[in-house]
Amino acid sequence: MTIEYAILGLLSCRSMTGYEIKKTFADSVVLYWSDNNNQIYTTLVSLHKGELVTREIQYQEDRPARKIYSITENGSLALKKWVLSPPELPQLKHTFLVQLAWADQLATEEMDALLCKYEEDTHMQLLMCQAIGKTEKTSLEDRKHMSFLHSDSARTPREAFIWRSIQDHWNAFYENELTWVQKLRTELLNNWRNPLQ
Amino acid sequence: MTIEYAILGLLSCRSMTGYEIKKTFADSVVLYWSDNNNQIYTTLVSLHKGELVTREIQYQEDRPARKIYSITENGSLALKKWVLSPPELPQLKHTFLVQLAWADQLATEEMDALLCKYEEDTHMQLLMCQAIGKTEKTSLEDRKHMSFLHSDSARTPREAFIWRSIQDHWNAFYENELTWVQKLRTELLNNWRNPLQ
DNA sequence: GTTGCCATGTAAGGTGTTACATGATTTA
DNA sequence: TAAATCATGTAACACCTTACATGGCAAC
Repeated sequence: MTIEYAILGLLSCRSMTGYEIKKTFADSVVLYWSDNNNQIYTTLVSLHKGELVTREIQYQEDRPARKIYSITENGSLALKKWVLSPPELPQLKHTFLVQLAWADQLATEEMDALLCKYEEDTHMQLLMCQAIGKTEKTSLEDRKHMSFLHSDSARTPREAFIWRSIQDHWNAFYENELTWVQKLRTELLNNWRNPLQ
Repeated sequence: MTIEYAILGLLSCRSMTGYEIKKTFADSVVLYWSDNNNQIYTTLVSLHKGELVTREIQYQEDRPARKIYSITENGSLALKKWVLSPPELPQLKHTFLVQLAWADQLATEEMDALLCKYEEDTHMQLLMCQAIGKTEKTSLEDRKHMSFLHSDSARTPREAFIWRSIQDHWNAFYENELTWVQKLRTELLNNWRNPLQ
């Protein structure tokens, strides 16, 4: 369970409610899990049971109570232990490549239409990624949620450096996708423009 | 369910037993699912129920019977329909990046040890990937299983081109990881060699 | 007046992994 | 003697996603 540690990490920066954590995940390209990830609520309950976090309930008028979670000493230790555990290789689930693998039954024009759509989507994603990286020195108000893992809000210069590197990684990943698909498209159209050759 | 279509795709090349499909997945970097993926047996049953594949049972002495699956016309149509469906963006589950995000509590030397391990693992993966790409013109006997999605065994020159592109993509992906981690290591050691600066 | 924000959660389903079970034959 | 290969499968678990439910307030 990785999301467990992602949450612990966020809480190691500051205390947050479940809703805030959810927002942070949803807004973050880096820590992205799912648009509507309610798994975090159950995870918070189990973290609380395991005494890795404490919770303070803040009652409000006309709104549901906010439950503010904070990391405990046990939680910090568990996080540190996990951070030191041997790294896993990244898992890339690239459905589109599998689709492409069986695409020879299509006309070159049909294939290119798919590739074109993929290029657009990837380009959008890259722009979003770059936009987040460039938000330095903008009004702090504008980025309440995405302040996390943004190098401006890092606690030490070394942490800022790490977070920038992670940001770079995601940029490089999408740039890589983009150049790959662009090269593929030009080669495909150059060599197989007429269907069935 | 993607594995459904990955299986249909394999069967569109030639009839295979569950065991052969499993082997192909395990040996393939491109279609990799899991070392011990028994999900395929249940998937084959459901494909059979849906009449997308037929099965022929071949009894043997001293061994369990082989069940040879073949794609049906319905299966081919379903595959083609899926191939034409709008592409999904790749999903990268990069646990190590999350780990790194909270690694500022470590000494620079500890961080570098993690990065070094990651670099080695990535390098190994890249070498494996490149080895598969370079097996052209080797004896066909040596690569019974991995013959799939290898450009030599493609059915048309355009398919060979597609499969080569997919191979290129995976090479580029791991190369990208490698250069990223190498750059990160040198910068880290240059700027933060002494713990806590 | 409908969308979006705040704020929590439950329940069901989808998908993938791991462990286990069987059992003969070949290879190191 | 231990392991790997052939060949199938079940069961349990882990993890993630989707849909649903609540309900008032603010903004467009």
